[in-house]
Amino acid sequence: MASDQTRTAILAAAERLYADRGFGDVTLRDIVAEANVNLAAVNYHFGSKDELIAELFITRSIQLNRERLRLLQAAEEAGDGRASIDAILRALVGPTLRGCLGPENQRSTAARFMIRVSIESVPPIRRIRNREIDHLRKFIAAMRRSLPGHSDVELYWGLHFALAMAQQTVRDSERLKKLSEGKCDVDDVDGVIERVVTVAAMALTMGDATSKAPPRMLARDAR
Amino acid sequence: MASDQTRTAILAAAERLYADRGFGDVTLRDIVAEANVNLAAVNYHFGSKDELIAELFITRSIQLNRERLRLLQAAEEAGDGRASIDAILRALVGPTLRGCLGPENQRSTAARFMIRVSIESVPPIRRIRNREIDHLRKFIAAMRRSLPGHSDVELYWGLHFALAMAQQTVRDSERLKKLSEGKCDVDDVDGVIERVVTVAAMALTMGDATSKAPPRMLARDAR
DNA sequence: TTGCATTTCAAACATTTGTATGAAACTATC
DNA sequence: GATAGTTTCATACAAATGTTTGAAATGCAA
Repeated sequence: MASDQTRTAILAAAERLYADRGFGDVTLRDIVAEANVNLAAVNYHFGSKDELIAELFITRSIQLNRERLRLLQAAEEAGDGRASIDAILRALVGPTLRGCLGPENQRSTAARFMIRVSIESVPPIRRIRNREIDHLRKFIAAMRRSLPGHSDVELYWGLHFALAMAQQTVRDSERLKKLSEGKCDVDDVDGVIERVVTVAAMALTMGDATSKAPPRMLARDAR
Repeated sequence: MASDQTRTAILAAAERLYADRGFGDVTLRDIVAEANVNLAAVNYHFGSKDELIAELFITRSIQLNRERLRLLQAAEEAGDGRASIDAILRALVGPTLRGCLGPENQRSTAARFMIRVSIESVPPIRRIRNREIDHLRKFIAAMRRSLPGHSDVELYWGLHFALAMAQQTVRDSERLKKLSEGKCDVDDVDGVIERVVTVAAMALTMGDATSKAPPRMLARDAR
Protein backbone atom coordinates (compact mmCIF):
# COMPACT_ATOMS: atom_id res chain seq x y z
CA MET A 1 0.00 0.00 0.00
CA ALA A 2 2.82 2.29 0.92
CA SER A 3 4.72 3.11 -2.20
CA ASP A 4 3.06 2.72 -5.50
CA GLN A 5 5.43 5.47 -6.45
CA THR A 6 7.48 2.91 -8.29
CA ARG A 7 4.43 1.36 -9.85
CA THR A 8 3.13 4.61 -11.22
CA ALA A 9 6.56 5.73 -12.29
CA ILE A 10 6.88 2.57 -14.34
CA LEU A 11 3.45 2.99 -15.85
CA ALA A 12 4.16 6.57 -16.82
CA ALA A 13 7.57 5.81 -18.24
CA ALA A 14 6.32 2.82 -20.17
CA GLU A 15 3.43 4.72 -21.66
CA ARG A 16 5.69 7.57 -22.69
CA LEU A 17 8.23 5.28 -24.34
CA TYR A 18 5.69 3.10 -26.08
CA ALA A 19 3.93 6.19 -27.35
CA ASP A 20 7.14 7.64 -28.71
CA ARG A 21 8.96 4.63 -30.06
CA GLY A 22 6.45 1.83 -30.41
CA PHE A 23 6.23 -1.52 -28.71
CA GLY A 24 8.77 -3.10 -30.98
CA ASP A 25 11.88 -1.42 -29.74
CA VAL A 26 11.23 -0.54 -26.15
CA THR A 27 12.75 -2.99 -23.71
CA LEU A 28 12.24 -3.42 -20.02
CA ARG A 29 15.64 -1.90 -19.54
CA ASP A 30 14.60 1.22 -21.41
CA ILE A 31 11.54 1.51 -19.25
CA VAL A 32 13.26 1.13 -15.91
CA ALA A 33 15.94 3.58 -16.99
CA GLU A 34 13.29 6.14 -17.90
CA ALA A 35 11.49 5.51 -14.63
CA ASN A 36 14.65 5.51 -12.55
CA VAL A 37 13.83 2.22 -10.93
CA ASN A 38 15.45 -1.13 -10.76
CA LEU A 39 15.13 -3.68 -13.52
CA ALA A 40 13.44 -6.19 -11.26
CA ALA A 41 10.76 -3.71 -10.29
CA VAL A 42 8.65 -4.42 -13.34
CA ASN A 43 8.38 -8.10 -12.61
CA TYR A 44 7.87 -7.43 -8.96
CA HIS A 45 5.01 -5.01 -9.47
CA PHE A 46 3.40 -6.33 -12.61
CA GLY A 47 4.46 -9.93 -12.91
CA SER A 48 5.68 -9.65 -16.46
CA LYS A 49 6.19 -7.26 -19.29
CA ASP A 50 3.02 -8.37 -21.00
CA GLU A 51 0.97 -7.73 -17.91
CA LEU A 52 2.40 -4.23 -17.74
CA ILE A 53 1.35 -3.57 -21.31
CA ALA A 54 -2.04 -5.10 -20.67
CA GLU A 55 -2.61 -2.92 -17.63
CA LEU A 56 -1.70 0.19 -19.57
CA PHE A 57 -4.08 -0.71 -22.35
CA ILE A 58 -6.91 -1.74 -20.09
CA THR A 59 -6.68 1.47 -18.12
CA ARG A 60 -6.87 3.59 -21.24
CA SER A 61 -9.59 1.46 -22.78
CA ILE A 62 -11.76 1.78 -19.72
CA GLN A 63 -11.33 5.53 -19.78
CA LEU A 64 -12.25 5.62 -23.45
CA ASN A 65 -15.28 3.41 -23.05
CA ARG A 66 -16.48 5.33 -20.03
CA GLU A 67 -16.26 8.57 -21.92
CA ARG A 68 -18.12 7.09 -24.86
CA LEU A 69 -20.90 5.78 -22.67
CA ARG A 70 -21.16 9.07 -20.83
CA LEU A 71 -21.74 10.88 -24.11
CA LEU A 72 -24.16 8.22 -25.26
CA GLN A 73 -26.20 8.42 -22.10
CA ALA A 74 -26.25 12.20 -22.24
CA ALA A 75 -27.49 12.06 -25.81
CA GLU A 76 -30.19 9.57 -24.98
CA GLU A 77 -31.38 11.54 -21.99
CA ALA A 78 -31.48 14.71 -24.03
CA GLY A 79 -33.69 12.90 -26.53
CA ASP A 80 -35.97 11.24 -23.98
CA GLY A 81 -34.43 7.81 -24.42
CA ARG A 82 -33.95 8.10 -28.14
CA ALA A 83 -30.82 9.86 -29.32
CA SER A 84 -30.28 11.11 -32.84
CA ILE A 85 -28.09 8.87 -34.92
CA ASP A 86 -25.61 11.69 -35.28
CA ALA A 87 -25.30 12.06 -31.54
CA ILE A 88 -24.79 8.34 -31.13
CA LEU A 89 -22.06 8.25 -33.74
CA ARG A 90 -20.46 11.30 -32.23
CA ALA A 91 -20.35 9.56 -28.88
CA LEU A 92 -18.74 6.57 -30.57
CA VAL A 93 -16.00 8.21 -32.58
CA GLY A 94 -15.65 11.55 -30.83
CA PRO A 95 -13.55 10.46 -27.86
CA THR A 96 -11.12 8.53 -30.02
CA LEU A 97 -10.65 11.33 -32.49
CA ARG A 98 -10.53 14.06 -29.91
CA GLY A 99 -7.93 12.10 -28.00
CA CYS A 100 -5.73 11.11 -30.88
CA LEU A 101 -5.88 13.98 -33.33
CA GLY A 102 -5.04 17.61 -33.06
CA PRO A 103 -1.70 19.39 -32.99
CA GLU A 104 0.94 16.84 -32.17
CA ASN A 105 2.51 18.74 -29.35
CA GLN A 106 -0.83 19.01 -27.64
CA ARG A 107 -1.57 15.33 -27.63
CA SER A 108 -1.50 13.69 -24.27
CA THR A 109 0.75 10.74 -23.68
CA ALA A 110 -2.36 8.66 -23.27
CA ALA A 111 -3.57 9.67 -26.70
CA ARG A 112 -0.25 8.99 -28.35
CA PHE A 113 -0.15 5.63 -26.63
CA MET A 114 -3.54 4.71 -28.02
CA ILE A 115 -2.39 5.72 -31.47
CA ARG A 116 0.47 3.28 -31.12
CA VAL A 117 -1.94 0.61 -30.04
CA SER A 118 -3.98 1.12 -33.16
CA ILE A 119 -0.89 0.98 -35.34
CA GLU A 120 1.10 -1.84 -33.85
CA SER A 121 -1.20 -4.06 -31.84
CA VAL A 122 0.98 -6.41 -29.85
CA PRO A 123 -0.19 -9.85 -28.60
CA PRO A 124 -1.14 -9.00 -25.01
CA ILE A 125 -3.30 -6.21 -26.35
CA ARG A 126 -4.90 -8.25 -29.05
CA ARG A 127 -6.02 -10.75 -26.45
CA ILE A 128 -7.92 -8.03 -24.63
CA ARG A 129 -9.46 -6.41 -27.67
CA ASN A 130 -12.20 -8.96 -27.92
CA ARG A 131 -13.90 -7.66 -24.82
CA GLU A 132 -14.70 -4.53 -26.78
CA ILE A 133 -17.62 -6.26 -28.43
CA ASP A 134 -19.91 -6.05 -25.42
CA HIS A 135 -19.22 -2.37 -25.28
CA LEU A 136 -20.13 -1.89 -28.92
CA ARG A 137 -23.38 -3.73 -28.45
CA LYS A 138 -24.59 -0.90 -26.28
CA PHE A 139 -24.17 1.40 -29.23
CA ILE A 140 -26.00 -0.98 -31.50
CA ALA A 141 -28.85 -0.98 -29.01
CA ALA A 142 -28.96 2.79 -29.01
CA MET A 143 -28.88 2.85 -32.79
CA ARG A 144 -31.76 0.42 -32.86
CA ARG A 145 -33.78 2.80 -30.71
CA SER A 146 -32.73 5.75 -32.83
CA LEU A 147 -33.51 4.18 -36.18
CA PRO A 148 -36.38 1.77 -35.70
CA GLY A 149 -37.26 -0.08 -38.82
CA HIS A 150 -33.68 -0.39 -39.91
CA SER A 151 -32.36 -3.88 -40.21
CA ASP A 152 -29.71 -4.87 -37.73
CA VAL A 153 -27.34 -5.72 -40.55
CA GLU A 154 -27.35 -2.13 -41.69
CA LEU A 155 -26.70 -0.93 -38.16
CA TYR A 156 -23.75 -3.23 -37.77
CA TRP A 157 -22.24 -2.09 -41.04
CA GLY A 158 -22.81 1.52 -40.18
CA LEU A 159 -21.10 1.22 -36.85
CA HIS A 160 -18.30 -0.74 -38.45
CA PHE A 161 -17.72 1.88 -41.09
CA ALA A 162 -17.87 4.71 -38.58
CA LEU A 163 -15.18 3.07 -36.49
CA ALA A 164 -13.22 2.28 -39.63
CA MET A 165 -13.09 5.90 -40.73
CA ALA A 166 -12.18 7.11 -37.27
CA GLN A 167 -9.54 4.48 -36.72
CA GLN A 168 -7.90 4.89 -40.09
CA THR A 169 -7.85 8.64 -39.72
CA VAL A 170 -6.02 8.25 -36.45
CA ARG A 171 -3.71 5.62 -37.81
CA ASP A 172 -2.90 7.20 -41.13
CA SER A 173 -3.36 10.90 -40.59
CA GLU A 174 0.19 11.43 -41.76
CA ARG A 175 -0.47 9.79 -45.10
CA LEU A 176 -3.58 11.85 -45.62
CA LYS A 177 -1.65 15.00 -44.84
CA LYS A 178 1.10 14.11 -47.27
CA LEU A 179 -1.26 12.93 -49.96
CA SER A 180 -3.27 16.12 -49.77
CA GLU A 181 -0.19 18.25 -49.29
CA GLY A 182 -1.69 19.66 -46.12
CA LYS A 183 -5.01 20.55 -47.70
CA CYS A 184 -6.85 18.14 -45.45
CA ASP A 185 -6.70 19.65 -42.02
CA VAL A 186 -6.52 16.67 -39.71
CA ASP A 187 -5.78 18.94 -36.79
CA ASP A 188 -9.26 20.41 -36.99
CA VAL A 189 -10.60 17.71 -34.75
CA ASP A 190 -14.20 18.84 -34.67
CA GLY A 191 -14.19 19.10 -38.42
CA VAL A 192 -12.96 15.54 -38.73
CA ILE A 193 -15.52 14.27 -36.27
CA GLU A 194 -18.35 15.93 -38.19
CA ARG A 195 -17.01 14.50 -41.41
CA VAL A 196 -16.93 10.95 -40.08
CA VAL A 197 -20.30 11.28 -38.38
CA THR A 198 -21.91 12.75 -41.46
CA VAL A 199 -20.69 10.05 -43.79
CA ALA A 200 -21.55 7.26 -41.38
CA ALA A 201 -25.00 8.68 -40.69
CA MET A 202 -25.62 9.00 -44.38
CA ALA A 203 -24.55 5.41 -44.91
CA LEU A 204 -27.02 4.37 -42.25
CA THR A 205 -29.95 6.42 -43.39
CA MET A 206 -29.56 6.22 -47.12
CA GLY A 207 -32.18 3.51 -47.39
CA ASP A 208 -34.63 5.85 -45.68
CA ALA A 209 -36.09 8.21 -48.17
CA THR A 210 -36.39 5.73 -50.97
CA SER A 211 -36.79 8.38 -53.58
CA LYS A 212 -33.42 9.87 -52.83
CA ALA A 213 -31.48 6.65 -52.50
CA PRO A 214 -29.30 5.68 -55.40
CA PRO A 215 -30.68 2.76 -57.37
CA ARG A 216 -27.89 0.35 -56.63
CA MET A 217 -28.55 0.59 -52.93
CA LEU A 218 -32.16 -0.33 -53.41
CA ALA A 219 -31.02 -3.21 -55.51
CA ARG A 220 -28.82 -4.55 -52.78
CA ASP A 221 -31.29 -3.95 -50.01
CA ALA A 222 -33.84 -5.94 -51.91
CA ARG A 223 -31.63 -8.89 -52.58
CA MET B 1 21.20 -17.61 -62.12
CA ALA B 2 21.22 -21.33 -61.62
CA SER B 3 19.25 -22.14 -58.55
CA ASP B 4 16.86 -19.65 -57.22
CA GLN B 5 15.12 -22.76 -56.01
CA THR B 6 16.32 -21.94 -52.54
CA ARG B 7 15.37 -18.31 -52.91
CA THR B 8 11.84 -19.03 -53.95
CA ALA B 9 11.47 -21.80 -51.40
CA ILE B 10 12.39 -19.32 -48.71
CA LEU B 11 10.01 -16.71 -50.04
CA ALA B 12 7.15 -19.18 -50.19
CA ALA B 13 7.82 -20.58 -46.74
CA ALA B 14 8.21 -17.15 -45.20
CA GLU B 15 4.99 -15.89 -46.71
CA ARG B 16 3.12 -18.94 -45.53
CA LEU B 17 4.41 -18.69 -41.98
CA TYR B 18 3.95 -14.95 -41.70
CA ALA B 19 0.44 -15.30 -43.05
CA ASP B 20 -0.43 -17.99 -40.55
CA ARG B 21 1.34 -16.89 -37.42
CA GLY B 22 2.21 -13.23 -37.83
CA PHE B 23 5.54 -11.47 -37.95
CA GLY B 24 5.93 -11.46 -34.22
CA ASP B 25 6.58 -15.08 -33.64
CA VAL B 26 8.14 -16.42 -36.79
CA THR B 27 11.90 -16.72 -36.59
CA LEU B 28 14.45 -17.32 -39.28
CA ARG B 29 14.80 -20.82 -37.95
CA ASP B 30 11.11 -21.44 -38.45
CA ILE B 31 11.36 -20.23 -42.00
CA VAL B 32 14.37 -22.28 -43.01
CA ALA B 33 12.84 -25.35 -41.41
CA GLU B 34 9.63 -24.86 -43.40
CA ALA B 35 11.65 -24.27 -46.55
CA ASN B 36 14.03 -27.16 -45.91
CA VAL B 37 17.08 -25.02 -46.41
CA ASN B 38 20.01 -24.04 -44.27
CA LEU B 39 19.81 -21.27 -41.73
CA ALA B 40 22.47 -19.21 -43.46
CA ALA B 41 20.57 -19.29 -46.73
CA VAL B 42 18.37 -16.37 -45.80
CA ASN B 43 21.27 -14.07 -45.16
CA TYR B 44 23.07 -15.34 -48.21
CA HIS B 45 20.18 -14.74 -50.57
CA PHE B 46 18.49 -11.74 -49.02
CA GLY B 47 21.08 -10.07 -46.85
CA SER B 48 18.92 -9.92 -43.76
CA LYS B 49 15.60 -10.89 -42.35
CA ASP B 50 14.22 -7.42 -42.87
CA GLU B 51 15.17 -7.44 -46.53
CA LEU B 52 13.37 -10.73 -46.92
CA ILE B 53 10.22 -9.24 -45.42
CA ALA B 54 10.59 -6.14 -47.52
CA GLU B 55 10.93 -8.16 -50.71
CA LEU B 56 7.83 -10.14 -49.88
CA PHE B 57 5.84 -7.00 -49.22
CA ILE B 58 7.11 -5.14 -52.26
CA THR B 59 6.29 -8.03 -54.54
CA ARG B 60 2.75 -8.21 -53.29
CA SER B 61 2.30 -4.46 -53.28
CA ILE B 62 3.38 -4.20 -56.86
CA GLN B 63 0.91 -6.88 -57.82
CA LEU B 64 -1.84 -5.08 -55.96
CA ASN B 65 -1.05 -1.71 -57.46
CA ARG B 66 -0.79 -3.16 -60.93
CA GLU B 67 -4.18 -4.74 -60.60
CA ARG B 68 -5.69 -1.52 -59.31
CA LEU B 69 -4.27 0.50 -62.16
CA ARG B 70 -5.40 -2.05 -64.70
CA LEU B 71 -8.96 -1.72 -63.46
CA LEU B 72 -8.69 2.05 -63.34
CA GLN B 73 -7.43 2.25 -66.90
CA ALA B 74 -10.13 -0.10 -68.10
CA ALA B 75 -12.76 2.05 -66.43
CA GLU B 76 -11.40 5.24 -67.91
CA GLU B 77 -11.19 3.76 -71.38
CA ALA B 78 -14.73 2.49 -71.11
CA GLY B 79 -15.83 6.02 -70.27
CA ASP B 80 -13.77 7.79 -72.91
CA GLY B 81 -11.21 9.09 -70.45
CA ARG B 82 -13.67 9.82 -67.71
CA ALA B 83 -14.61 6.93 -65.45
CA SER B 84 -17.57 6.95 -63.12
CA ILE B 85 -16.68 7.60 -59.52
CA ASP B 86 -18.05 4.19 -58.63
CA ALA B 87 -15.77 2.48 -61.10
CA ILE B 88 -12.78 4.38 -59.78
CA LEU B 89 -13.54 3.45 -56.21
CA ARG B 90 -14.13 -0.13 -57.22
CA ALA B 91 -10.72 -0.21 -58.85
CA LEU B 92 -9.24 1.17 -55.65
CA VAL B 93 -10.79 -1.09 -53.04
CA GLY B 94 -11.82 -4.07 -55.13
CA PRO B 95 -8.45 -5.81 -55.43
CA THR B 96 -7.74 -5.52 -51.71
CA LEU B 97 -11.13 -6.81 -50.67
CA ARG B 98 -11.28 -9.52 -53.28
CA GLY B 99 -7.84 -10.68 -52.23
CA CYS B 100 -8.32 -10.59 -48.50
CA LEU B 101 -11.95 -11.51 -47.90
CA GLY B 102 -14.00 -14.52 -48.82
CA PRO B 103 -14.12 -17.98 -47.29
CA GLU B 104 -10.98 -18.45 -45.29
CA ASN B 105 -9.94 -21.70 -46.88
CA GLN B 106 -10.09 -20.13 -50.28
CA ARG B 107 -7.79 -17.26 -49.50
CA SER B 108 -4.44 -17.39 -51.19
CA THR B 109 -1.30 -17.25 -49.15
CA ALA B 110 -0.60 -13.90 -50.71
CA ALA B 111 -3.92 -12.57 -49.51
CA ARG B 112 -3.47 -13.88 -46.00
CA PHE B 113 -0.02 -12.36 -45.97
CA MET B 114 -1.39 -8.97 -46.89
CA ILE B 115 -3.96 -9.24 -44.14
CA ARG B 116 -1.13 -9.79 -41.70
CA VAL B 117 0.63 -6.76 -43.07
CA SER B 118 -2.40 -4.63 -42.45
CA ILE B 119 -2.77 -5.96 -38.92
CA GLU B 120 0.79 -6.03 -37.68
CA SER B 121 2.85 -3.70 -39.78
CA VAL B 122 6.46 -4.35 -38.91
CA PRO B 123 9.24 -1.73 -39.32
CA PRO B 124 10.71 -2.83 -42.66
CA ILE B 125 7.25 -2.68 -44.12
CA ARG B 126 6.33 0.65 -42.62
CA ARG B 127 9.40 2.15 -44.25
CA ILE B 128 8.13 1.10 -47.65
CA ARG B 129 4.53 2.15 -47.14
CA ASN B 130 5.26 5.76 -47.92
CA ARG B 131 5.85 5.05 -51.58
CA GLU B 132 2.18 4.26 -51.82
CA ILE B 133 1.34 7.93 -52.05
CA ASP B 134 2.43 8.35 -55.64
CA HIS B 135 0.20 5.48 -56.53
CA LEU B 136 -2.79 7.01 -54.82
CA ARG B 137 -2.28 10.28 -56.64
CA LYS B 138 -3.21 8.54 -59.84
CA PHE B 139 -6.57 7.78 -58.34
CA ILE B 140 -7.00 11.33 -57.19
CA ALA B 141 -6.31 12.46 -60.73
CA ALA B 142 -8.95 10.10 -62.07
CA MET B 143 -11.41 11.29 -59.47
CA ARG B 144 -10.74 14.85 -60.48
CA ARG B 145 -11.61 13.97 -64.04
CA SER B 146 -14.69 12.09 -62.92
CA LEU B 147 -16.02 14.77 -60.61
CA PRO B 148 -14.98 18.12 -62.01
CA GLY B 149 -16.01 20.99 -59.84
CA HIS B 150 -15.36 19.09 -56.65
CA SER B 151 -12.74 20.52 -54.40
CA ASP B 152 -9.58 18.50 -54.03
CA VAL B 153 -10.07 18.38 -50.30
CA GLU B 154 -13.29 16.45 -50.74
CA LEU B 155 -11.60 14.04 -53.11
CA TYR B 156 -8.79 13.35 -50.67
CA TRP B 157 -11.22 12.70 -47.86
CA GLY B 158 -13.33 10.47 -50.04
CA LEU B 159 -10.39 8.36 -51.08
CA HIS B 160 -9.18 8.23 -47.51
CA PHE B 161 -12.53 7.04 -46.23
CA ALA B 162 -12.87 4.48 -48.98
CA LEU B 163 -9.52 2.98 -48.10
CA ALA B 164 -10.39 3.19 -44.44
CA MET B 165 -13.52 1.15 -44.82
CA ALA B 166 -11.83 -1.42 -46.98
CA GLN B 167 -8.79 -1.74 -44.74
CA GLN B 168 -10.75 -1.98 -41.53
CA THR B 169 -13.07 -4.56 -43.03
CA VAL B 170 -10.08 -6.68 -43.92
CA ARG B 171 -8.40 -6.11 -40.61
CA ASP B 172 -11.39 -6.56 -38.36
CA SER B 173 -13.73 -8.80 -40.28
CA GLU B 174 -13.70 -11.18 -37.34
CA ARG B 175 -14.95 -8.55 -34.96
CA LEU B 176 -17.73 -7.56 -37.31
CA LYS B 177 -18.76 -11.18 -37.65
CA LYS B 178 -18.83 -11.67 -33.90
CA LEU B 179 -20.54 -8.39 -33.22
CA SER B 180 -23.24 -9.12 -35.74
CA GLU B 181 -23.42 -12.78 -34.78
CA GLY B 182 -22.80 -13.72 -38.37
CA LYS B 183 -25.51 -11.49 -39.77
CA CYS B 184 -22.99 -9.41 -41.69
CA ASP B 185 -21.75 -11.65 -44.45
CA VAL B 186 -18.16 -10.63 -44.90
CA ASP B 187 -17.58 -13.60 -47.17
CA ASP B 188 -19.85 -12.08 -49.79
CA VAL B 189 -16.96 -10.17 -51.27
CA ASP B 190 -18.85 -8.45 -54.05
CA GLY B 191 -21.47 -7.36 -51.58
CA VAL B 192 -18.84 -5.82 -49.35
CA ILE B 193 -17.19 -4.06 -52.27
CA GLU B 194 -20.49 -2.55 -53.35
CA ARG B 195 -21.18 -1.46 -49.81
CA VAL B 196 -17.84 0.32 -49.47
CA VAL B 197 -18.06 1.86 -52.93
CA THR B 198 -21.58 3.06 -52.36
CA VAL B 199 -20.85 4.74 -49.08
CA ALA B 200 -17.65 6.30 -50.34
CA ALA B 201 -19.29 7.54 -53.52
CA MET B 202 -22.09 9.01 -51.53
CA ALA B 203 -19.65 10.76 -49.26
CA LEU B 204 -18.01 12.23 -52.32
CA THR B 205 -21.11 13.32 -54.15
CA MET B 206 -23.27 14.41 -51.26
CA GLY B 207 -22.53 18.05 -51.84
CA ASP B 208 -23.81 17.67 -55.38
CA ALA B 209 -27.53 18.05 -55.31
CA THR B 210 -27.64 20.82 -52.81
CA SER B 211 -31.28 20.31 -52.03
CA LYS B 212 -30.69 16.81 -50.77
CA ALA B 213 -27.61 17.45 -48.76
CA PRO B 214 -27.97 17.60 -45.01
CA PRO B 215 -27.63 21.13 -43.67
CA ARG B 216 -24.52 20.61 -41.66
CA MET B 217 -22.60 19.51 -44.70
CA LEU B 218 -23.50 22.66 -46.50
CA ALA B 219 -22.39 24.57 -43.49
CA ARG B 220 -19.02 22.99 -43.54
CA ASP B 221 -18.57 23.22 -47.26
CA ALA B 222 -19.30 26.88 -47.11
CA ARG B 223 -16.91 27.65 -44.36
C1' DT C 1 39.85 -33.18 -65.61
C1' DT C 2 41.11 -28.73 -63.97
C1' DG C 3 39.91 -24.47 -62.14
C1' DC C 4 36.84 -20.98 -60.70
C1' DA C 5 32.57 -19.22 -59.02
C1' DT C 6 28.42 -20.08 -56.74
C1' DT C 7 25.88 -22.18 -53.28
C1' DT C 8 25.17 -24.97 -49.08
C1' DC C 9 26.11 -26.35 -44.58
C1' DA C 10 27.20 -26.93 -39.58
C1' DA C 11 28.74 -24.56 -36.11
C1' DA C 12 29.70 -20.73 -33.48
C1' DC C 13 29.05 -15.77 -32.21
C1' DA C 14 27.44 -11.86 -30.17
C1' DT C 15 23.66 -9.63 -28.43
C1' DT C 16 19.53 -8.84 -26.58
C1' DT C 17 15.73 -10.22 -24.10
C1' DG C 18 12.58 -11.16 -20.16
C1' DT C 19 12.87 -13.29 -15.81
C1' DA C 20 14.61 -15.15 -11.31
C1' DT C 21 17.37 -14.95 -7.07
C1' DG C 22 18.85 -13.74 -2.67
C1' DA C 23 20.66 -10.39 0.03
C1' DA C 24 20.06 -5.65 1.61
C1' DA C 25 17.27 -1.62 2.73
C1' DC C 26 13.25 0.15 4.23
C1' DT C 27 8.64 0.59 6.72
C1' DA C 28 5.37 0.05 10.03
C1' DT C 29 3.54 -2.48 14.05
C1' DC C 30 3.81 -4.05 18.50
C1' DG D 1 13.84 -1.01 19.40
C1' DA D 2 12.94 -5.76 17.87
C1' DT D 3 10.27 -8.10 14.35
C1' DA D 4 7.75 -9.22 10.29
C1' DG D 5 6.42 -7.77 5.93
C1' DT D 6 7.39 -5.16 1.94
C1' DT D 7 10.19 -3.20 -1.46
C1' DT D 8 14.60 -2.37 -3.77
C1' DC D 9 18.80 -3.65 -5.77
C1' DA D 10 22.82 -5.85 -8.19
C1' DT D 11 23.59 -9.67 -10.47
C1' DA D 12 22.99 -13.84 -12.71
C1' DC D 13 20.35 -16.94 -15.72
C1' DA D 14 18.56 -19.06 -19.59
C1' DA D 15 16.79 -18.86 -23.80
C1' DA D 16 16.16 -16.97 -28.29
C1' DT D 17 17.62 -14.62 -32.21
C1' DG D 18 19.85 -12.62 -36.36
C1' DT D 19 24.19 -12.87 -38.28
C1' DT D 20 28.86 -14.49 -39.51
C1' DT D 21 32.42 -17.73 -40.75
C1' DG D 22 35.10 -20.91 -43.16
C1' DA D 23 35.07 -25.15 -44.98
C1' DA D 24 32.67 -28.48 -47.95
C1' DA D 25 29.85 -29.33 -51.86
C1' DT D 26 28.14 -28.28 -56.26
C1' DG D 27 27.80 -26.44 -60.86
C1' DC D 28 29.91 -25.08 -64.95
C1' DA D 29 33.16 -23.54 -68.42
C1' DA D 30 37.59 -24.33 -70.72
